[in-house]
Amino acid sequence: MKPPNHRTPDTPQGSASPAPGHPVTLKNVAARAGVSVSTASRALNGQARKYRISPTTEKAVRQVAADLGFQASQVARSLRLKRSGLIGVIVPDISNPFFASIAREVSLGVEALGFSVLLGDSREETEIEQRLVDQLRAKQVEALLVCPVGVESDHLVKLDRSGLPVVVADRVFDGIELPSVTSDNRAAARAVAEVLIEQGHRKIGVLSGIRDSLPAKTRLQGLTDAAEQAGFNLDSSSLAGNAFTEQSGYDATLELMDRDPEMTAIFAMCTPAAIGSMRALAERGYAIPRDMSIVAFDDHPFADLMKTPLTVSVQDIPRLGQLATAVLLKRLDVDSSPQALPPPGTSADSPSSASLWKVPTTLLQRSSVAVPRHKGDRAASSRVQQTRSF
Amino acid sequence: MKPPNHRTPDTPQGSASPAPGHPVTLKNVAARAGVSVSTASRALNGQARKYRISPTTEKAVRQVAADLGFQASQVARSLRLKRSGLIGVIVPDISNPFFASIAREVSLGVEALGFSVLLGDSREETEIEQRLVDQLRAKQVEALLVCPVGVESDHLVKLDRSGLPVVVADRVFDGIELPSVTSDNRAAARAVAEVLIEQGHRKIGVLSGIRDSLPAKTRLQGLTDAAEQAGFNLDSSSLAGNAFTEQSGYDATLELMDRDPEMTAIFAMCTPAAIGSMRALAERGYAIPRDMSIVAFDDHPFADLMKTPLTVSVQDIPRLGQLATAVLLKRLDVDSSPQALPPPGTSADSPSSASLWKVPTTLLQRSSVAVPRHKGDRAASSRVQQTRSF
DNA sequence: TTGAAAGCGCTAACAG
DNA sequence: CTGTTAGCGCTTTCAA
Repeated sequence: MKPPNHRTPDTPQGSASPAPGHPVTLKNVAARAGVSVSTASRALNGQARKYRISPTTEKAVRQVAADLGFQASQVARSLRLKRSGLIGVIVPDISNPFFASIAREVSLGVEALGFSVLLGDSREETEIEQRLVDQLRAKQVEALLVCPVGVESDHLVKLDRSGLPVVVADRVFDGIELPSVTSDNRAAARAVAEVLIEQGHRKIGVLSGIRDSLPAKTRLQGLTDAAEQAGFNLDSSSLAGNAFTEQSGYDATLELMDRDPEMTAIFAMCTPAAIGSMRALAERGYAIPRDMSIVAFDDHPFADLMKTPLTVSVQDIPRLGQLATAVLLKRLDVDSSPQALPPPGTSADSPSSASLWKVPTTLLQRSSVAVPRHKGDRAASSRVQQTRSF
Repeated sequence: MKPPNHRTPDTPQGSASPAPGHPVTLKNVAARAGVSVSTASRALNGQARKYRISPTTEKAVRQVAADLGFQASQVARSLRLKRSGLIGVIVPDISNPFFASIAREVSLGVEALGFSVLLGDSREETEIEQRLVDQLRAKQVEALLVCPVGVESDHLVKLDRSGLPVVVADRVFDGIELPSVTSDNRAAARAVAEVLIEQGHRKIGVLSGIRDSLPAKTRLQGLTDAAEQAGFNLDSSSLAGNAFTEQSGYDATLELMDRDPEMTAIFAMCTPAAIGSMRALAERGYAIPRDMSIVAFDDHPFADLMKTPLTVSVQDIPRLGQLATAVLLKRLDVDSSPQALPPPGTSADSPSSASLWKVPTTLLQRSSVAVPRHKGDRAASSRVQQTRSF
């Protein structure tokens, strides 16, 4: 019943498919090539020279291997070599482009070296994170990159001490000895806070991410720095929210507006929170930046096409991921080609531990900031799309 | 030099960390518990009943295992059981939220069953996809979910035939026997095209994704359907672009505007292309929807906060991912608890192969469509935020 | 220049 | 109720 002119597509690669459920093993190859498994192994592992295997034999073995579509079982290999070629990556939410990008960089960075990435999604829960760590450990990952939920680090430290290299990114911890990479959140926060302050804002509401997480604390610190430098203090009641989510931003905004009707600006610790905030403001009939100014962190591809393009501090996510990968590989004693790993503590001013890498961020000024409302000045946002790096 | 009041944090979980580089093995546990490895193995694998192991022994073994922080090596286990507990997921770009969400669903769906996800990012290149497939195969994945680059399926089919279950999602292939899950692109395209047509648009430019990919072909088909039903034909010159990217959308838009100045609407096959298009239009001083209407596929969290909220057909991504996971698990003979796997071919009208699952999409009408420009009517977009499912 | 054999850590007959 | 034994597929001494 096949069409008359049907030509069997004779696999040009010459690699035949093994019989289902009967994977071709090194033994098969050896047998078919008429050599021992040891010789076959050596021939295929580029050890021909080392063991002075005759070129003829080597070729023969390689040929047979190709014909049979042989692929050495990495699990058998792992067992023998005690190297799994697996790297674990655990993030709070892989559908968040921030974490996805980090995972991507790791994947791209290690793939060429024969490693593969085992992915874990902790759903922002420390307990799940914990479980995933165990699961991946059992799978014999050789190293772990984790973007922790951010509140608890004991299990990670212990793991690292037990001999499994762990590096953390983004939600790093205070004064911990785990190698960490993060954005320079303090400088970033200070810079973005300054654009608010320069316009005259003093009553600034803060939409906080997870309170106990270092990024949240550090960003708050940066804001405080800026305020102090401008000669005023932040009202402690101007802080609300406790998650890096849209919902949190929405709720916190409403809460803050009720707490202090004088508030003229919002400092959102992440884009989702800023979005939630904008919804809340819209519901209350506030226009941005006329009635309320707002700044945030991070960007997304269409940010400039929004109704109110946000002024933000954007993290260099790929850099973050690449750096984390480099640190990881260095701990595995694999030399990462991209470029030499820079020394930790790129940013000078803070008491950076011996293993904290900080990557600079970029300030993107758009049009979500104007002078405080009581002046009613509509045309206040002067500098648009001006970029400054620091 | 340590602080005077430093108390050693005595690990309350009671699970000691193994000596670095000297992982605790089943043998250790057995020895310490005074039993043989087999007994230890059985006790720890819940086979106590089956082998009638005395509760005392079982408890003892479990206790020792806990004390030592024992974790069975999955690689040894895999070798013996011939089951790796690994599922491969290959996507064109994990930093794209669409694919990230799919990966997420797979990860969440299989994690509870003890499986882990091995991630591969093909960077939209078939060659890399190919290489990743090999790499993951060597790592003994038990099944593969791939969102293919979309142009070539031979290697996947061959792989599946060779006994490794493969399921493809999104960029499925025509008339192929691999289990596939995708959105009902034809119906989706028809619906979104109809909102254009109902407003009177006839000169519709198409921003195509990868031409050879089935989603692109199918969406074009849906548009053609709608046009035919309305009694006109699409000009073949109104198609441009060949990638699911912003750049492609930008270039294609410029190209189309030059080719046909009469064009009044744009049909973008993905959000990035639509965004690129909007940039191009902005550069040429076109206002949306006054001077040009536009519809697209897929949504993103802030879509409604854009300058011009797009009318789109949105895919049910989590559903897509869950369905794919269910299909995967079924092929592994694991019963996926969530819900029974529905029969394939959800959508009735097309000659669906025995293993194609189609999931319905939702039409989201926002304000990027108005009547064609020559009437100059500014207030034409009537129905906003109206939702229709089909 | 090549083979034989041991063993990575675990499970599953097959005995007791 | 428990132990002995034989591998899973591979790498690597050690011997020829």
